[in-house]
Amino acid sequence: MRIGELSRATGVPVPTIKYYLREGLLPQGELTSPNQASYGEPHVRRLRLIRALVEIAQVPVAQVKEILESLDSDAVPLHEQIGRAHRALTPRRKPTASDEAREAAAAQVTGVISSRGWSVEPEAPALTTLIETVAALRTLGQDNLVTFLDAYAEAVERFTELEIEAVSTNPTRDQLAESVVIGTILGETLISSLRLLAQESISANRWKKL
Amino acid sequence: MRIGELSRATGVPVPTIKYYLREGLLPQGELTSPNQASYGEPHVRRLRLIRALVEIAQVPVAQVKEILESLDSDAVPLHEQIGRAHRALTPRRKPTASDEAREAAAAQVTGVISSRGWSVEPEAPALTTLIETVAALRTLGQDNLVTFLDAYAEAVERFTELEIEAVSTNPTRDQLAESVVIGTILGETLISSLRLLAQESISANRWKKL
DNA sequence: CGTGATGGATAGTAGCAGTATCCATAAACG
DNA sequence: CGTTTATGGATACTGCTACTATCCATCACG
Repeated sequence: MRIGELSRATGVPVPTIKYYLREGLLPQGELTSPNQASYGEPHVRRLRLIRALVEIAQVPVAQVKEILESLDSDAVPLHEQIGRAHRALTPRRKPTASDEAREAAAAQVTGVISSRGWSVEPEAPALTTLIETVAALRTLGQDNLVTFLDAYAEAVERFTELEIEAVSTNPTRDQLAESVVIGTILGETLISSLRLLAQESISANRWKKL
Repeated sequence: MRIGELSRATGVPVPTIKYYLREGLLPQGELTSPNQASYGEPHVRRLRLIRALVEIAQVPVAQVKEILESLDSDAVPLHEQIGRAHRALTPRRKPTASDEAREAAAAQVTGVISSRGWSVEPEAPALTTLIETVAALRTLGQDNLVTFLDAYAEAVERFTELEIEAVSTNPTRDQLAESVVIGTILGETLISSLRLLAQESISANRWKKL
């Protein structure tokens, strides 16, 4: 398969494929002559994965690269794979909230975490995001939303278990790793859109005349 | 309050405030002389809201503008406010999946929606995202994740009800509208980070040695 | 052999979210 | 009152990201 066919098979423009090759997202094809390479089925699958992460989940290209690298080296423990997927989903945040607000939010968040019995390392990127978010909601006068944090956590735990269940059906470690990463990232988009749909239909009934 | 104090009160640099003023995100201050304006408490709150949407929820500035405009005009029905918030959360997507894949995904998705008894208009931005995502998961060989779609929908519905509940405690229509918009958008970040934390702790126990 | 694709390198682009600079005026301080 | 500092408003510039476009010296194919 040459680059043009790869392009036709996936719908990705040739220059874009070249760009991914340059950036190391897509492994080089096998050179049959100094300036002629051939690509195979793995390239097609890899390219589809890249596009799904970039287009559907809006993951930055640089992060996609990191994720793919860790998927390729089976030396990386599963736990670290998940960590990278998480980092891909949680952009670096410079603290927005005031110190007191963050202090208070952190207290509530750690309270919820321990009451749910979760074990979370204090470095987890999602932790700072959650704290910042709670602090922001408070600052914006949306305390009523925050009071339900515990209930949210419970509901969220429920479908997270479902996901882990679904992903665990994979036989090999490599497939498991890939599933975990894809599930973590595309699952985010999946749940987010389900939420919006649920919201639309519940709110439609509730506030028809407002 | 002059612009410097506004900046100190919110931690937002003066040039950035000027930028938001230019872009119409932040209403002009009251001019006390041809080149001197004064800002008030509403500006502080508005600025905090802008920053929360931009920094925490990563909403593009242009969308924030749209949302704020619809919040300001009480002529916009609540339902349309929600629509705008949803559009802020679902970037324009050009179709990625093949026609057959999308067809199949659409069938499953509408199945889930009707089995849950949701009423969703076919134009809903989240609907196309969901369909694309399901199609992508299938194409990537992650059917096991997709088979749980119904169960996900149920779990998601549960906490969406919680959110609607929380938001409904607002007395006035204006406050309700603001809460709905903030809740929709920051709630996304909130749930997303809760999910990642749950994932981390559940998966840590499950795959310790992989 | 001529036409068109290819690999590889380098340069250019569009959009986004600010930053930086200027300037004429106003405010605050000594 | 004079000097330093801040302000409103306009315009220009920057850094980053994700591509696109162009070139050119080969290949491949009919």
